[in-house]
Amino acid sequence: METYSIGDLSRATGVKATTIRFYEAEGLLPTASRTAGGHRVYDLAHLDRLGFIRHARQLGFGMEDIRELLRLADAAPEAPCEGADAIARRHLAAVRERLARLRSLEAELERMTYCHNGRVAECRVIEVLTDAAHGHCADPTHGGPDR
Amino acid sequence: METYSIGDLSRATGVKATTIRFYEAEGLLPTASRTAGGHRVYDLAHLDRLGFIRHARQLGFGMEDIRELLRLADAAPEAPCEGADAIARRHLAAVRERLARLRSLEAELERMTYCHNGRVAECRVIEVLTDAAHGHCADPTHGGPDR
DNA sequence: TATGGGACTTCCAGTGACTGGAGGTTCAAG
DNA sequence: CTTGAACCTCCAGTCACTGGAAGTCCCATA
Repeated sequence: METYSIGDLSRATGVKATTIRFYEAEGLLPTASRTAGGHRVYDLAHLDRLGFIRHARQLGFGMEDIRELLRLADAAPEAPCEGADAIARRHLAAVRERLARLRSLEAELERMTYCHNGRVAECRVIEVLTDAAHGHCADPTHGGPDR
Repeated sequence: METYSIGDLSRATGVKATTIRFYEAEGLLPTASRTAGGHRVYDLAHLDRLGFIRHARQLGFGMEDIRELLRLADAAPEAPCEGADAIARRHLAAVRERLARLRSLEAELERMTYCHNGRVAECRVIEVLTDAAHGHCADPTHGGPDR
């Protein structure tokens, strides 16, 4: 059976070796077997699972969600998959919320960057920020937790 | 002159007392004077500055950017404000990048949540994630650093 | 078989922007 | 004067890694 070092796995998936070790410590990847000297040894199953994790992360799922998705993926194929669906829907809703906030941020930032080569006295950027102290901000949409 | 406790400031701005202390420790807010017993005492200038910081945070500026914006806001009114403009433009560009990534995430999440009440064997969510291990993901847009 | 150097190991601290808790002190109303 | 809410400091935890230090292993070449 073909085996891989942590470096092979890293090059194959684009996930750094430190991050792979981190995933193992967090229980997302099963513990690898070791050489006599203590180096980690992986196989195809690890490669697939790491790909799964990487893609889920790219889609913005948190580690708790990924843990759950992995549990579901490992479950019997006839098991119902409402769980996975629910996680994805919940995440989609969160993404849409962030989109809405970001769009409103974009609009306000566009408005404030009309200041060109002015002086601080007439700077829109400083002005908008300063006036906020007195509650002149029209759009409260971007008030939630960001990023 | 009217003075405020940290609680007054917190209620007035919606910023938690712990966060206000944190801003002081980070140098965003000037150190408050104290009562004989050691409680912080604020004035209007603090209130304004905290409003400035809060709004900048809501707009997604990082603390380093805010430090710079505060420096600029405190500068002589005749000083040029290219700096503030540059920060805002840079941030706008970052926001637009995040928007693009989020839109592509939204699209892929939409595609994968078509799975309703199926079984794991035919679950789109699990499937999409699993296949990613073999590189079948069409859209690489959401590969960058997210959130 | 020896050696050199790149890949690997563990452990720990740092990131950003807070948040929460423990354990103790101060303030202001009654 | 008493009570209890608000305040104080210090420290650890959050999330998903990342980087460094100090040491060990593996393997290709000589």
